[in-house]
Amino acid sequence: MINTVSCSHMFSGISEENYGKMMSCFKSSPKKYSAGETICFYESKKRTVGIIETGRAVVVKTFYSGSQTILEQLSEGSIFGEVFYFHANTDGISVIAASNCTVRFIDYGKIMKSCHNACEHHSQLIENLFSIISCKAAELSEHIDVLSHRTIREKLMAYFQIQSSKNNSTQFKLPFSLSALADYISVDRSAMMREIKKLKEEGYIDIKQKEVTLLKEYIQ
Amino acid sequence: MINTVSCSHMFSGISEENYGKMMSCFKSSPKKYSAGETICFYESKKRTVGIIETGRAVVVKTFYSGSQTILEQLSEGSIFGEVFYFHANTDGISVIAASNCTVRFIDYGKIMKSCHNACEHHSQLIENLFSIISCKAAELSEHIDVLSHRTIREKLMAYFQIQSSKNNSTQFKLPFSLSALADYISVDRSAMMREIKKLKEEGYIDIKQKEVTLLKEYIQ
DNA sequence: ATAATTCTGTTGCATAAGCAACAAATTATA
DNA sequence: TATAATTTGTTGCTTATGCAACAGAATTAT
Repeated sequence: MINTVSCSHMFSGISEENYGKMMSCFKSSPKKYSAGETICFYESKKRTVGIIETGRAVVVKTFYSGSQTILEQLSEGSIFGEVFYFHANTDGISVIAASNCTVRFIDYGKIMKSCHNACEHHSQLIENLFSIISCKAAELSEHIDVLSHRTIREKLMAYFQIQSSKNNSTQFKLPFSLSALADYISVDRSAMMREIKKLKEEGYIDIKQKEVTLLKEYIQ
Repeated sequence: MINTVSCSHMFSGISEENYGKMMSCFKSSPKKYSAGETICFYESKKRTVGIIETGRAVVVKTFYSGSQTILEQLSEGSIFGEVFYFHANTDGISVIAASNCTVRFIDYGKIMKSCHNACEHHSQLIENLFSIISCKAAELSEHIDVLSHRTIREKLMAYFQIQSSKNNSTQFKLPFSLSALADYISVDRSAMMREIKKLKEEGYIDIKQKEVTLLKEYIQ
């Protein structure tokens, strides 16, 4: 399941000039990685924040079996690090460069402590970090709202209603494939397809490709 | 479902003297409420943090039907506010005094901005806030881990395994009733009871009252 | 353009899980 | 202590859902 940090940018509201100042204050210099290279492994105690300055990368979980899942897709401006990953065990999680990229690492403690050089931007940075974490938490909360319904039908409708209200419209586009949706709502894909078919037949929804339309009020 | 802010204290590491200094810096004075009184209603845009200095309170969701659920139990040192509640809609959520209590309100923005008087404690405060939010997010994440299993059996075992590893023991005490557990893992209580019985019979677990023991490795 | 891979759509079958309804045990409250 | 309220334990019935297995569409890679 992909869990993007889409909500806000860590350095929004901070000029490029001040960004540079802060980086020298944080004593952080960019590092280069070529496509396919491992940027880092997650360790539970580590307290650094990574920032993708250029290029793309992925956060990957590798299972004992050797199979892998992409947990997150990172692009320019994305941040990563164990502090943003709230699971207890970070075993087998690593960040891999998807293209040639430059990455900065900042000590988490340094972000928390105020610095004298750029204090006014610093508080902006902290506010941004809060909104990123809060946003992640909101996404988790939303996911729970969907998962805590008992039936596939209810999970689907809960998900659709959230998307609809986010879009301020009864019509919206699914952000991922139907297979991924089944994964997100944690149900068997074929059973989900069956339920979608029923919902269509009963006139609750219309769905072609990834375009969904809610047709009538669903009373749970 | 009760969602306690148990992880860390907002003012841990800050002396009582400095706490007072900060409060005057925040221009926050304590307000008194008597048992049963409504302390506040949640509004999505509001950006204040509440702190229970003395007494107890509850965060309650009131449905259109008039029925209520306790979302959180607050005691001395607990904090509350819409910034710690990650759901989209805050409709019908209010904080009610469970006993006579004194409460402080702090503007969220003031916490973010650094102040000159007590800067060194301020960064401690911010770090504490981060750990509170991260901890909440971790709880949500844990909940998703449980809910994303397909069967009642798998959900139960996932939950038990988390509790076991938190306790560093195959034996642990459930933090809530079996009914509440059914609620937490979002399944029918009677079906859950049936599954617990089976798990007992098959020798996976032992459970009397709220004491659970994991007896053999469960291979999911 | 062709091959390979992933995604979509469908079905039969077995059973897990929801629902309702009840009694007994436990805990809370007056 | 008596009474109320909640929690636990159980069962029959029905059906929703997981699983396996398949074929065709749509992507993506070569």
